[in-house]
Amino acid sequence: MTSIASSSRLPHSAAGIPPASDHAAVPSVVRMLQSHVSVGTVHALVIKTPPLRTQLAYNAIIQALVDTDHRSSPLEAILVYREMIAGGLLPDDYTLPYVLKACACAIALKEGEQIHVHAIKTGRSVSNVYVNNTLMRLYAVCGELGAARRLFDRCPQWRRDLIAWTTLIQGYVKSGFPREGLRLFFAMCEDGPVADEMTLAIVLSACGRLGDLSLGKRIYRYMLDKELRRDVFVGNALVDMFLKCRGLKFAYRMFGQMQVKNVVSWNAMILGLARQGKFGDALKVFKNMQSAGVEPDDVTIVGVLNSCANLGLLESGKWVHAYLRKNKIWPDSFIGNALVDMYAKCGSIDRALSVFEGMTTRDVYSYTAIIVGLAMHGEAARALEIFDEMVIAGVNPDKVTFLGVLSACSHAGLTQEGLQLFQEMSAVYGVEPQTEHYGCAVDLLGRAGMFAEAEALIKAMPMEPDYLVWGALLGACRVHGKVKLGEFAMKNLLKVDPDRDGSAHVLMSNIYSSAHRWQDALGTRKSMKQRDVEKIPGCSSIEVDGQVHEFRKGDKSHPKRSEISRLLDQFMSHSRSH
DNA sequence: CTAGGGTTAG
Repeated sequence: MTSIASSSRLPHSAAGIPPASDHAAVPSVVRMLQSHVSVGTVHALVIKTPPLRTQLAYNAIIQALVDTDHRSSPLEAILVYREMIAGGLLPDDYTLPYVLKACACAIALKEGEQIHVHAIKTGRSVSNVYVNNTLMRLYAVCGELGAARRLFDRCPQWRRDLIAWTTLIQGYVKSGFPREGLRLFFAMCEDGPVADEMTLAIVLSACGRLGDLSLGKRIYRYMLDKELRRDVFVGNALVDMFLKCRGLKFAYRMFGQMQVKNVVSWNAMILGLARQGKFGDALKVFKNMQSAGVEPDDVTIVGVLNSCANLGLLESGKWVHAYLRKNKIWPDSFIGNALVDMYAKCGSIDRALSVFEGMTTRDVYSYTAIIVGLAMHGEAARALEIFDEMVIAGVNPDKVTFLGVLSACSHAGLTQEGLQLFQEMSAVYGVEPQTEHYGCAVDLLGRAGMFAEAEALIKAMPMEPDYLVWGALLGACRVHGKVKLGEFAMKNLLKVDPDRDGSAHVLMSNIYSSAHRWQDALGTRKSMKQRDVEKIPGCSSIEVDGQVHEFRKGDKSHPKRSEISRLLDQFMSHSRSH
């Protein structure tokens, strides 16, 4: 961030004196900006033509720098504002909202605070609702909700308009306090302005974030009641909300009822279905989207790749990759990470690596995707190598990264490396271990036969051990045939998570069998049968010519199962003989 | 001439 502290002071000489404006010059500046002349050119012209250097001309330039949708350059707008101040001109009622919006876009809190001071000095911070509301937005997007709240509370009630309410509500919702945003919304319904479609869209997204279906329905009824228009934003918000609240039926209905759909509408469906694990349905929606002639954007691509990854659809994933190449979309950030994940999950770790290596910018998600991928493919050494590269590159690992390296270590039997990483994760990287990480550590210790250490670690956990931790211990007992400790682990597992007794009982009966305690093994199996515990059957799938073939343990439905089974037997005996 | 809207991962 460029420092602008040097020019934070308002020119004393100009204070209180209205800026001189050249009324003839202003329209020409505005006209140039409206035509094809670039903002930079106009700005340069204004700088070297003193008669054009007016406050109104600066307003036009700053506005143009903030407004130009996708090519907006908020930092430049801030610099031009500074230049204006340095040149002895004072901001007016219009300058401040423009430049504050720029600060909000750039998340430039320090600069915004200085402009807040300008607003106070020129007496516009409370008297002008535009200034007050843009200040609120600035503080809200910078995470300073307390400051935004103070501006709201200090604003006289008759001046607290719908935009002030909406800005603050949105601030809470987007900062991760949807409950507080909704509380404010209901307060507004009590004694505030009437909500409009924009407020509604924000409030619906709050319901989605909470995953509260009944609350979402309540807002939906509010919408019908107040006869708010179901524009494309509201429609998209409704679809997204119902999907996040697991109201699939409602989401489909809302989507179907939408007169106008845009790419966001389709994305909301694709990503929402994928989030619910309905990957096949997500891809169906994507096919419909293509039939409807709507161009996918990068959000669509991420949703589609994610669905391919989870279905193991390598061929479809490759098709998406080819599509990206054809459209010259370079796989960076979101898309690149999704590609890496897709290739890794579809078993093509080589392609995952080559996409990863081709990326020019890599964030924590990129590194984690490839590390987890390598861990899944049993390439622990390579995973640890990339972990080191990540640290050298200055990218801080997070909890998922550690889950990747720890599981890589435990599968490869790298006990010391794993335990050291477990130690370092909070001490060096400031990532507090969660129960999953303790589960990995217990797994590492248990596999190495260090049961006393494993038990001590569980006792020392700052939180309640969950099924993952007890499951790890139970699994280690299975490997080492520790009956007593296994019984202890299972008892605790059933206590913290009675629903997961299926796999626990299977493990336990295996422990009994390996200790030749057939009666106990049989007893465990019997009690499973009695309580109707179901084993989740093993499952795998493969894609051939775009068709997915699923195989479940004990499943006899595949038309070519006998041929497949015979081939598999041949493979197995062949590989055993080597 | 000014302020507030929906979808993004491991």
